[in-house]
Amino acid sequence: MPEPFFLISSFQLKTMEYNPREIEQKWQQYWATNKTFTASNNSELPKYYVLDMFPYPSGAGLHVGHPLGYIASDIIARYKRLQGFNVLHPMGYDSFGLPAEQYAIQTGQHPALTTEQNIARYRQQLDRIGFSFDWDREVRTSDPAYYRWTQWIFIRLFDSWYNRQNDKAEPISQLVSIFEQHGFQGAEAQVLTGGIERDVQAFSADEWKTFDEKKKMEVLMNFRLAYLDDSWVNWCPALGTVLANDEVKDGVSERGGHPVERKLMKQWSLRITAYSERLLRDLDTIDWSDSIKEAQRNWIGKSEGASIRFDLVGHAETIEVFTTRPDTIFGVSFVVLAPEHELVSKITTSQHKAVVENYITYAKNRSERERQAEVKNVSGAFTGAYVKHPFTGKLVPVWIADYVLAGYGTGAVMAVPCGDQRDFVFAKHFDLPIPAIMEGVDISEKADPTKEAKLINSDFLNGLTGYEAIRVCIAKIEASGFGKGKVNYRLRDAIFGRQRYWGEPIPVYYKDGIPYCVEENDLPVTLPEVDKFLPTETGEPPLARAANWKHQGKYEYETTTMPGWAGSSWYFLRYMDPKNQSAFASREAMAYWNQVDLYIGGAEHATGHLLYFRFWTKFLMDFGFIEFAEPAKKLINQGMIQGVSKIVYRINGSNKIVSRNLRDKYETSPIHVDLKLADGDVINVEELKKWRDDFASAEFILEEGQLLCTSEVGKMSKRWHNVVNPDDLCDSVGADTLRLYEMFLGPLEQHKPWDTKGIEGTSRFLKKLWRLFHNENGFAVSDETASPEELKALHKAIKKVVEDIDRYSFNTVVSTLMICVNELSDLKCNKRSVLSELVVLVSPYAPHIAEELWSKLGNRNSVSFAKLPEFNPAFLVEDSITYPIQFNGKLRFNLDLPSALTPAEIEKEVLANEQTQKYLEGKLPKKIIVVPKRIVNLVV
RNA sequence: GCCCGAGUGGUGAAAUGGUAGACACGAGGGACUUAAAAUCCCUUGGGCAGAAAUGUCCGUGCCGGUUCGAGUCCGGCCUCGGGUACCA
Repeated sequence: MPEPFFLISSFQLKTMEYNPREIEQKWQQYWATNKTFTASNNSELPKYYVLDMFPYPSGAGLHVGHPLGYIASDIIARYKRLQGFNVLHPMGYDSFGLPAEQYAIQTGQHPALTTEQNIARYRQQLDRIGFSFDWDREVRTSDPAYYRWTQWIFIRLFDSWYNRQNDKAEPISQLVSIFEQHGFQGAEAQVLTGGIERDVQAFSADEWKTFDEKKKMEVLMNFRLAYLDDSWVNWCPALGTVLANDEVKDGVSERGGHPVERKLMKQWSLRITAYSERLLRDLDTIDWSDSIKEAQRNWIGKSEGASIRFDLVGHAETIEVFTTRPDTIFGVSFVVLAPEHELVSKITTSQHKAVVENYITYAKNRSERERQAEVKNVSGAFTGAYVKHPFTGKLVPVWIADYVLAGYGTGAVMAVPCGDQRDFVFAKHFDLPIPAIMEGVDISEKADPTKEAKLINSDFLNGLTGYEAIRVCIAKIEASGFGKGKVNYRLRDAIFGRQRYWGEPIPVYYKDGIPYCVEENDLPVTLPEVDKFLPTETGEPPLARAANWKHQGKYEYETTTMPGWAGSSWYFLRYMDPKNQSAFASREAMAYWNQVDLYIGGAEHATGHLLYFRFWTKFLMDFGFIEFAEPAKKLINQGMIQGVSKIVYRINGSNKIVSRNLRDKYETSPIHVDLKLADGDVINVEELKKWRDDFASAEFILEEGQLLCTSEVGKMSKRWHNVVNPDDLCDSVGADTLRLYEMFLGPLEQHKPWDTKGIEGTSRFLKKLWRLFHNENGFAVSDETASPEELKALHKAIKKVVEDIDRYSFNTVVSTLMICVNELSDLKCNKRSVLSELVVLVSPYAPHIAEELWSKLGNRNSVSFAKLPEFNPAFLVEDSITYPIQFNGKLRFNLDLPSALTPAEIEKEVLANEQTQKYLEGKLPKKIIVVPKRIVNLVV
């Protein structure tokens, strides 16, 4: 029996229609099977390395905001391939971290298992968007084959010190041989520990030789780049772990928002402070956004000044202060120590002991958050002790106050109330003197921190401005021997230990209480099995639960694990040679791939990951493993895609939902409802009833027959019911459409709310593109010669697409392609020569449809390695140009003129024009500006 | 407080000192269709005049400046984001 006619006809219709689902599946399979995007480490081609910040695989999966940066980087990767580069474009997972562990604590499921599941889901979602990642190079930070090398780098850090003479890290063995030959000079050879200059006691070479191993190890610990020391840490009781400074926001933990307190704990730290100056200086060599660079500069916080010693009256010790204003030294009226300062207990007189101890207890028990919130409250206590002013010899009282921080400078300041507002407020509050040392400056109400005024009452500095006096004073201080010029950094050493399970074990064991690193051959130290992922009853980290977990069966392992940022500090190198068993990556691979050319990721990592990432790179360079000081030449921070949430209002104490504009008449509470229930501001009431059980029986108070909601722009999250899933969009409109739309939304760096409605535009664009190649009978392109109009439309697009991609203006490229397709459609162009080039031009953005059309055009190879069309200006040459004619900068009319005219001829033509005469109203123009090929402006 | 970034139609936005609002979404009108979907065409910053073609004025957060010409450059504010904050 013959098929009914309409069935056949509708089938035929189908084959000429653009069917993204079929096409996308086909080409994703093709790329996987043919390993199209495998990058070679042995290539004659120039290299290009484009990297995304790899994701933490969370249980929630991807929403449309996550792939934004990946799409942009994929476009660049594909574009660079078209330009003939050997492109490294890898992806992996930052798979250690807190959420998996919190989930494990709640459910008992091993974090390795949930992480595995989450990764599988991420991979599925990523694959559907058609990225050209080289998956053979995937890395996972939680994979022992990976973290073996993270541990290896830790050992290198442990085995290193920072040689200030050579300004680089060197093996600790070198320091040992210095000690063996010259001993250590002490005071003048200070070492950095946690941002505080601390003296290690001097010893001679002979003394060094008499030290036993324990003593030697203790001394060396002061110099190692990975070291164990008592440090003030951000302790988060709720999470049961310490946090790095960048993991604390507003006195609470960044993850979870739990309170954080200061606590002195023995901790592994990394001496990033040794690199402060280089981290600051090298910012000038990289093309990162100003805001990120500025954030890093502030975080490093360089300040120049002097450290000055004040002799204590009746004690052998001195108080060392750091100041950026040595010029104001004659304005000192008291000295303030941090409550934690080590001299406090020693110098406090018996008379003041009770008050001081009280104050210390008070200060200690204030949480970071309270302390920050109560900045305005002045508090402190007098110790009863005095120091001598180094120049005048006058007695200066010593106070303690928590406005002085233990962790910055020396934990002590010289207070100059006339020049520093904090000192001023303190002096007023405790009725301390406010000496005037600046000529003609009113200090009755507030301090004057500027350096313009001439100094008075300042002995040898009298008559100088602050600017001049700083240099003079430092010279005098140095000559007198009670201080020296000094640079201070706000940057602190990075606390490296976490009291958590799901992280890299720190490869350290303890013998006689002394920490030793595990031998390289014994790496990796893998995570042991534990019965629970909780701290022990005695408060030790989860790893302390592991039964019989001992090095060589004898020695206790370190039980803290590395922080989340450990694995991500060097992953860009592992991608270069991910399977290497004998090194973290081969020197050849690292020499070839070199720096990341383009790095794309979120701006929230400004002072965390991006700083550690630079730090480790410099460290590895110091040891000659790599030849570059910066990991990424260019960084782009993609903006956040915000979610739009929809809110309805329920009348309190009832089950009545009231429309937006009527809600003022009642007491209402807002309820976030699923984004899908709203069409603009109109809620689909029937769907709403089905969405939540209690709404089924709700009463609805409508306006003009509709229930209106309000909208809010914020984070996209399950909690607000506004998550848009890329999978759904791949199903409905296809990955190519999604890719185009994400780019079309606006500049990559900008934050923008997601609105799925606009996606129709890019979907129509692809259908239109498809139709250029097809007629009602199917695929139909012509081999005729292209017309000048067609070539012009194409080459206009080639020019702008290339220009715009080169300046990372991804959104305007989409517009350009749309314009080109619109123009070619109007011209009914189906010429092979034009369409072939158009397909290549479109392919970085919409790779699946491009592959399909490319193969239909008869090509055997993937469009991924086609040649980028070359712009030919000849096709854009015009016989005539439409000049806008302005009078005093205001546009009056347009005039077509031959493009060959000289400016003088243009001027003549314009003046001869009758419309010109009309607007001149008989007057003569004062001046005529002719910008060839652009504009004419007559000044009347 | 300090440091960065941003303010343009109903919406997302474009315009690298040279025609402000390209390209889209939405909206309105029309064509095709029995109808719908899809597709195509027209209108769409505001005011004023006009039946219309059209003309004209205003308009890029506000106030000034530089320039023949400013959304764009400079100075001073305002608002909104982001970062940071007793850092001596």
